[in-house]
Amino acid sequence: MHPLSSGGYQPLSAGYSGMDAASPPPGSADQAGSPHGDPSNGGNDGQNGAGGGGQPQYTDINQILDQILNITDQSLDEAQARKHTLNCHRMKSALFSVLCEIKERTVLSLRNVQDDNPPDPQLMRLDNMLVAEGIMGNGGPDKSAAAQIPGQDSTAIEHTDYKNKLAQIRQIYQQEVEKYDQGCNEFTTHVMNLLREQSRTRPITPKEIERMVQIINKKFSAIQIQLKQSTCEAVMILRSRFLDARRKRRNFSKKSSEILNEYFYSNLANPYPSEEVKEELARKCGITVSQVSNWFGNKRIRYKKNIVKAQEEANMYAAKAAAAAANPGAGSPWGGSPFPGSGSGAGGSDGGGGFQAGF
DNA sequence: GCGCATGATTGCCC
DNA sequence: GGGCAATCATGCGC
Repeated sequence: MHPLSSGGYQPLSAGYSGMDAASPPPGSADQAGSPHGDPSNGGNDGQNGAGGGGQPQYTDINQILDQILNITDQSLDEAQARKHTLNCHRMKSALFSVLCEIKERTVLSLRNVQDDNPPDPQLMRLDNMLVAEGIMGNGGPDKSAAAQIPGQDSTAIEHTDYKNKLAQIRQIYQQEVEKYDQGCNEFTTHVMNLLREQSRTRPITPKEIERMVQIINKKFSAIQIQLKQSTCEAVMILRSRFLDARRKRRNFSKKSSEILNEYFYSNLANPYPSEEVKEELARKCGITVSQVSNWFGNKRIRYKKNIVKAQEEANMYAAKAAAAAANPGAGSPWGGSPFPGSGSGAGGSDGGGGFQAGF
């Protein structure tokens, strides 16, 4: 038994009579003898007796609801015909609005009430990364990290290779996004059309259709997150392959090594360049301050470990510094120590510095 | 291919 | 946070 036929919604049918074009008007002479008045037709008796002096006003409602409920039991043609009849029925809009109202009050309306979804932080992170890598957004490959390969000595071949691979990832991502958008739009349109069609016979409001579209979008957004995650992973792998400094270690140029060594041996008593000096050295050598720090760290340890060889090297640089001092303007720049906070000047191989005294 | 040189990383200490 | 020591990973000459 459908809910309305149980008399639970009596106000709906109060005052209505004559359910279809064939039904006789209320109060007509035929009413008492019409099929709608048949006591065997459930729901009429007992429910209607109180109103209108026993007029069978509820029978038509019950009948139309039964028709709706049983419509699926019929053949397609019959169902279509019945649907058309129901659609044209003058009570259709009233019945529709009442059913919508009931539906709104039930749990169906409570689903997905959180309409205003806050932006997903995970999605935001992925978006940020993809934008930074030039995969997403307006930034072309030139704006991507490909232009930020650390180290001045990265070869042009590697650079191009990296850019090409990144461009491939970008292309695949965009193709997939296009497919995703297309699929999402097609599916949404399909569901919307289906719901609009069904709303002719089912209590489906435009608001509900809109809600359904939101649900679909939410489901598709999960797929989009997966796609973005996979793309981010691909970019990370690419970066680790091409940009991992350890993998792509390059010896500093001879000139850079000389600049660093000259400073080191010129300040052997205190081979701890200040931050300013490190910056200056980095600039002169075309490397980063971190690389300068690494270099000095390694140099100090290896100097201590191999003092004999280090002394030879120290002597060589001391001679260089001496020559530079004799011929100003053509030698070691550290003889005059233009660096603020630099050490003792031309320390050379004297070995008397605080650094050497430590071992 | 091997061994050494060398730049980078890691863990620890101060 | 900077420095040290050990270690890793790669470059390079032989």
